[in-house]
Amino acid sequence: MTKAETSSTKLNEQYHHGDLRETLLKHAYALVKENGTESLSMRKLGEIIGVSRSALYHHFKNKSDLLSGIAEFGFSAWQDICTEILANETLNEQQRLKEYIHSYIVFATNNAAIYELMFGGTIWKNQASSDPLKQTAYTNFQAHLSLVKHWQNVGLLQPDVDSLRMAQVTWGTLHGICKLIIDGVYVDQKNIDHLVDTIITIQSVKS
Amino acid sequence: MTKAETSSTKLNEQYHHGDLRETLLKHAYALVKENGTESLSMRKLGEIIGVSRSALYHHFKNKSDLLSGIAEFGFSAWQDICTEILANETLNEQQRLKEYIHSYIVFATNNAAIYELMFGGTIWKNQASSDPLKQTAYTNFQAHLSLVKHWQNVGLLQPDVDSLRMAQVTWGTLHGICKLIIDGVYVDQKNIDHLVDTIITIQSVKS
DNA sequence: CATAAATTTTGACAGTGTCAAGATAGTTGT
DNA sequence: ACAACTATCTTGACACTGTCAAAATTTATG
Repeated sequence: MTKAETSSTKLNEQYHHGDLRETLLKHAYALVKENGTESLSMRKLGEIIGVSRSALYHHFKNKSDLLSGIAEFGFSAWQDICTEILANETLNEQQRLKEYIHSYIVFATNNAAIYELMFGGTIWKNQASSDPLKQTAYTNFQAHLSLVKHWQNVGLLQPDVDSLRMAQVTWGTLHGICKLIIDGVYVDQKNIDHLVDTIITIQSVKS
Repeated sequence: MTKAETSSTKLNEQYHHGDLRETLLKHAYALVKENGTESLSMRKLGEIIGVSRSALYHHFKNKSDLLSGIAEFGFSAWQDICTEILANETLNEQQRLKEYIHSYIVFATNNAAIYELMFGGTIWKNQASSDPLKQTAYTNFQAHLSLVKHWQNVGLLQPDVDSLRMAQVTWGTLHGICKLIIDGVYVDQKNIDHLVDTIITIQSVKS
């Protein structure tokens, strides 16, 4: 993001912007990441880019639609991290499990506002964000489910538990801890390493 | 301060309402519970009760302050459920653990908007809601921690895990699953019973 | 080149939270 | 009982917000 963004910060004097949709998404993503979803307003976003307030509505049905776009960005960012972990041949299965959990929490807490968008009611309750986002998210969950099955097979996670339920509970654990950290409830970000160890101790097969 | 109150909860035509603060809280709580936090507006709330928009600001510093009040209501409601479970002598420890988990999820999903207020960033990030609410919440967490310790002692939960971390992870699990259900992500409310069993299977001591 | 389509702008509407200044009621001191 | 004071409530106003309709402008298409 330290690129020649200064050029896009400048107002574009042309009537037709060219790739307004992409520009909007990029700026909106950055703004949300830095200042939170609350601080994002359609009007201000248009102003920053140098375009009228209601020009946005030709590229996004409404604000919720824009937020969905941001969330999709977030999903693909997480997916990239995920595939990198899985492709890392220097890790054994135990290390990979630990890395997975650790990376999830770090990603969520370092991109708090984006993460809130990805899994918050703002988008999921609104059926406006129906098809593409939910599809992406579902694929994401399927990947998690596959991993759970795999770790059950290799003996890291308890095999005598229905994989779907186990996937829901393990995801829920990660999700809950992340939300508690993000919202500042009970849990401090400093203890991530301890928390990762505790999660693994609790959920792993005892030997 | 305690005036002769009109017995009717109907709109009071007097200039001085009498117990406006309490009335506001009650109505606000009901409105949030039924229609969600989003739908609550200071102006509309005043209108419903039959009082001017800015009369509210003599009883609540701002909207966030009002929401904090609602959240506190929620905490005490949960605490009531909690003490009832603990006082129930007909349950053995295993049943009590199961009942605790089950009640938590049911409470959260049946009072989704209130629950979101209790543990959402809306209140916790805003230092405006500093003292009384966070105190209540902290007491709540201490109670959970005590329970965890107890169940570790009686052999239901793994004793070889630091109690504080275990409390954070178990609470995180409950919190995360509730949030996923509430926001409609991956998890369906119909499977609560299965989920409770799965949670217990995963987190309990294997025999 | 004319006509259609895509894109952007201005104007407007109905909301929102919040505050300052004034109005009204209840309380207290003498 | 009367004045002074305080708590409470109302009206007016400000600066925001999301969103739409109608008009203006540029690009694409026949």
